[in-house]
Amino acid sequence: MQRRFNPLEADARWQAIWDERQSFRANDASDKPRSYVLEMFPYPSGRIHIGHVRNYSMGDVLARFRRMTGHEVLHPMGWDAFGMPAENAAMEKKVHPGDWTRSNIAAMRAQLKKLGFALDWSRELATCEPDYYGHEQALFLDLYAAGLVYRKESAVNWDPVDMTVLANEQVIDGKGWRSGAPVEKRKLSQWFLKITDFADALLDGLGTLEHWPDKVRLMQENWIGKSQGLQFSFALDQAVAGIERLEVFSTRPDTIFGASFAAIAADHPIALALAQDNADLAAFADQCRKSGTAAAEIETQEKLGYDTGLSVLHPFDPAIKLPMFVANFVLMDYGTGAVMGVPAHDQRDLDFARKYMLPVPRVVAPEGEADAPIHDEAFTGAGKLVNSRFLDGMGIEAAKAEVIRRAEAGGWGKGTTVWRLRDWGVSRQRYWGTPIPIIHCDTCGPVGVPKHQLPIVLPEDISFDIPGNPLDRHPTWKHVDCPTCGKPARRETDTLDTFVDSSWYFIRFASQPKDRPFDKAEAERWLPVGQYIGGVEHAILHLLYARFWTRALRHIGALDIAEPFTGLFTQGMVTHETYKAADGRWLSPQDVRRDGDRAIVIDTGEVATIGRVEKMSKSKKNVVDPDDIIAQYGADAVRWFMLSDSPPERDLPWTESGIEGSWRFVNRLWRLFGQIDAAAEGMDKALDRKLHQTIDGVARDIEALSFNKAVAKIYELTNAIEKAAPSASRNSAIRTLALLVAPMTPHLAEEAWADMGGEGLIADAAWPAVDPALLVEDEVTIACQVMGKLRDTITVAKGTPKDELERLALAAPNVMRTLDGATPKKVIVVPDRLVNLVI
RNA sequence: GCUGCUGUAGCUCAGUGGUAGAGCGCAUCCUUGGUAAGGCUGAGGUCGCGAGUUCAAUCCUCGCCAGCAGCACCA
Repeated sequence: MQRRFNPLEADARWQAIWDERQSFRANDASDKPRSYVLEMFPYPSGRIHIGHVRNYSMGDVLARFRRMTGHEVLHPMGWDAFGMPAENAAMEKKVHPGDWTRSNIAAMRAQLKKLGFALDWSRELATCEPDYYGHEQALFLDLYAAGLVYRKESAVNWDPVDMTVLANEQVIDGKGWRSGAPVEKRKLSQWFLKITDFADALLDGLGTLEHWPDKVRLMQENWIGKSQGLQFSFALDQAVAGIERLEVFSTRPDTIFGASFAAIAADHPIALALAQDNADLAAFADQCRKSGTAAAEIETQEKLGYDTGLSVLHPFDPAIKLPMFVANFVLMDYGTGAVMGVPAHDQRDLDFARKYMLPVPRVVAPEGEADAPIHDEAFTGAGKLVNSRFLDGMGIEAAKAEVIRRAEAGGWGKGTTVWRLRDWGVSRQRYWGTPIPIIHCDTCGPVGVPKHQLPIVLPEDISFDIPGNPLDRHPTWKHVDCPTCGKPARRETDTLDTFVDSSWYFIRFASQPKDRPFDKAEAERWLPVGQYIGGVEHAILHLLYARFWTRALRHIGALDIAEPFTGLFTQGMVTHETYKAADGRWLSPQDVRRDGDRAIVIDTGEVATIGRVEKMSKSKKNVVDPDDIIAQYGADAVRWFMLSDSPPERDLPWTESGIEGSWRFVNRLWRLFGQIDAAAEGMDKALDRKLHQTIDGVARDIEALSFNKAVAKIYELTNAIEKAAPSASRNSAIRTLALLVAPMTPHLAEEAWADMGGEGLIADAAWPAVDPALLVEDEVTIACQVMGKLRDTITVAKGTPKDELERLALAAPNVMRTLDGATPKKVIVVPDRLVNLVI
C-alpha cells in the first residue's frame, strides 16, 4: 500500500462526510463538560487571507482536541458584516452594499469550508441581516430604558465633499482620505453609551482575567486611565467674563506649595473670553490648535505659553499670587483643561518654568536633601514634604490626604477620580449599519421604537450616486408617526457603530431564539467564552466594548455574566518577504523566483530587491492566496504550516520552503501510517515511553495553545517511530500518532484511520490515554564531571544509590584519564543526574 | 519618555541549574519501480554582552546592549 495522499480528493470527501453527519454541531442539551472556543469573526471583505487561516487553524485544533477529550464543544462562525467597505464598494462598483456583502460571505464561507474547520455552521450569523440587528435594536432599547444611552452634542470629522463623517484614521494630514478635502470639525447630536459608568468595574475586572495576556490587560488599563487626585479651584485676581474661579485637577495635591504658575488650554473658556479682545492671544491659541498631536511632534515640541497678565490666588494663602498662562501642553479634553504648574516635580512644568523664568521651589525631598537644587530633571521620586508649612515632614501619600481633607473642609476642592476613558459614541452617519431604533418627535422628543415594530429594516432602494447619508435623503423611510403622540415624526437616520454588532455576537451564537436576542439560561450554559482567539489589534476597543456590553446586560438583568471572555489569546501576524523591481514597483511573490540569496523576476530575469519581512498587505503585494495554496498542497499542509515554526503569539513568516516542508511531512506521515505490520510482534519499551511522553506533552501544549511545541514533539515522535524496528509497540505508536495529529491535519488523519480499520470517524475518537508509568525513564544517563566540566557519561538504572554512582564515575575511562591519579577533594553526587569531582 | 516582550545553528523556533535539540536550508553519497520523490551521512553554536550566586549558569540575580510592540504633553 503505497498510494500517495491525494488531498484534493480526500479533503472534499471528508468534509462532505463531516457535513452530512453534522459532526461538529454543538448539542445544547449535552451533559458533557462544555467548552466554548471562539475566534474573532471576520469582516467579509471578499477573500479569506492567510491571517484568518492561522487564526482559525489555532481555534480548530483546540476545538477538535476538546472534543477528543470529552467536551461538548461550541465552535461557531459568523460575519461582522456591516461597515464602510461595503459602502465604498457601492460607490465604486455600483453594487448594493447588501449584494456585495452577501456574495463576499458566500465566497469566504466556501473558502473556510475547504480548510475543514470543525465549525457548527448551523449557528452561522451575519450582523447585516435583520434577524441579527433587529435583536440588537431591542437590546439598545433596553439599555436606553435603563439610562445607559444618552444623546449629546459632539464634534466629528466632517468631510464637506463626501458629506460624511470620517473616523479618525480616515483623516490624513487634516484631509479626507477619499476626497482629499480639508476636514471640518462639526458639532452633531450623537448617541452615546455610558461606558464610563462601568469604568471602575471594567478596571477591576481585569484583575480576574488570569488567562488574558498581560499586555492586553495593561493596554486596557492604560486606556481606561484612572487617576486619583484633587479637583480644586483657584480664585482669580479679577473676573473674566463673569468667571471668578479656575478649576484645576492634580494627582499631586501634596505639591500644592510648589506651584509657581497656573496654565490653561487654548480652548479653555477663560482663554476664549480673553482672546475676544486680544489678537495676540487669539493668534497664539490658533497656533496651539494647529500643532499636531503625533508622537514625534510631541517629543520635540517646545513648551510654549502666553502670559495672560492675570493671576490666581493660592488656596492656602491668598497673599501668594501665581501668574496664569495659556499653554500649548494643556489639553482641554482632559480633566478640567487647566493645571497648576509645579516645576520642581513635573517635567513638563519644569521645561515651561525654565523657559519663562518662573521660580522652581522644591517641596518634596529625600532624607537630607531638602536643599538640593533642581536642575534639568524634575524630582518625581519618594521623599518627605519640605517648604510646605503644615505639610512639612509628611510622606507624599499622607500629604495628599491632608490637602484633600483641608480642601474639602474649606469647600474649595474635592478628592476626585479622573478617567481617560470617554463615553462610547455609537452614532455613525452612514447607511450600512444597524438603524438606531429611535423616532424624533417635535412634541415628545426622542422616543424609542416600540419593540413590536422591530426590526427597523434598512431600505433597499437607495443610491450612492450623490454624497451624503442615503438614509437621510431617502424619500419615505424616515417619515413615521410618533409612537407616543401619533403626530408626524422622523426616524433617527444614524446607524450604530459596528463595534456594537461585535459586542454581543458571541452571546447570539450560544442561543438564538427567533423572538428575542437570546435565552438567558441557554446562553449562560455556554458562556463565558473559555477561549477567545484573535488579533492583538482588537486588544482595546472591541474587547473593552464587549466587556462593557456584557456588564451592561448584567446590569439590566438580561445575562448574569461579568466577563464575556475568560480566556484570551492574541495571535501574531503572518508576514512575508517583500520584493521590489528595479523601477521601485512592488512585486508579488508569484512574479519572483528565489535563487539562493537572490530573487529573480520571472518574466524579465532581472534581479529584484528583497525588502523587509512585513505583514502581508495588498499595497506591498506580499500576499499569498490561501485558495492557491490549498489547491496546491491541500488543507492539511497549510494548517500544519500555520501551526508549526513560530510560537502562535509571534509573527509567522510565510515561506515557500516552509509550506513545502509541511507538505513533505504530511506525506511522510502518510507513508508511515501505511507501515503497520500485522506480523510484527514484541514490545519496544523505549518507543512506548517516547509515545506516552509525546501524548502527554502534546496534550499539554495544545491546552496551552503552544502549537509549535506540539508540532516539535510530533516531529520527534515521528523520527523515533521511523527509526524503530517493527514491533507491536511500533504498530500501536503509528495508530496513536494518527490520533495525535487528528486535530491539526484532520483529513489526513481520517484517511489513515479508515485505512487502518479504525472505528468510526477519528473526529469522534477519544484522545489516547497516557500510562503514567511510561512517563518516567527507568534508565538514566549520568554526567560525570571533573571540576564542573563534562568528561564522561555512564548509563545506570534510575535510582542507583550515591556511593554506587561515585564508584562508577571514578571508574569511567575519561574521568580516570582526567584525574590522572589525583584524589578528589570533594565529590558532589546528584542522584539520577550527575557526579562532579572537585580536585 | 513610560511599560511589556524577545535575543539558542544560515532561517524559524524547542529545551534544561549538570551531554545543546527539531524542522527548513546547506554539503556528500545512495536510490531513480514510493519519483511533481525517497534515503544515508555530515558540517554548522563564546545559547546577545558583563558581573554575581553555585561544585557547576544558556538556564537563577543584577547591570548593559540590540530588536519589536503598546502607550504617551493625561496634569
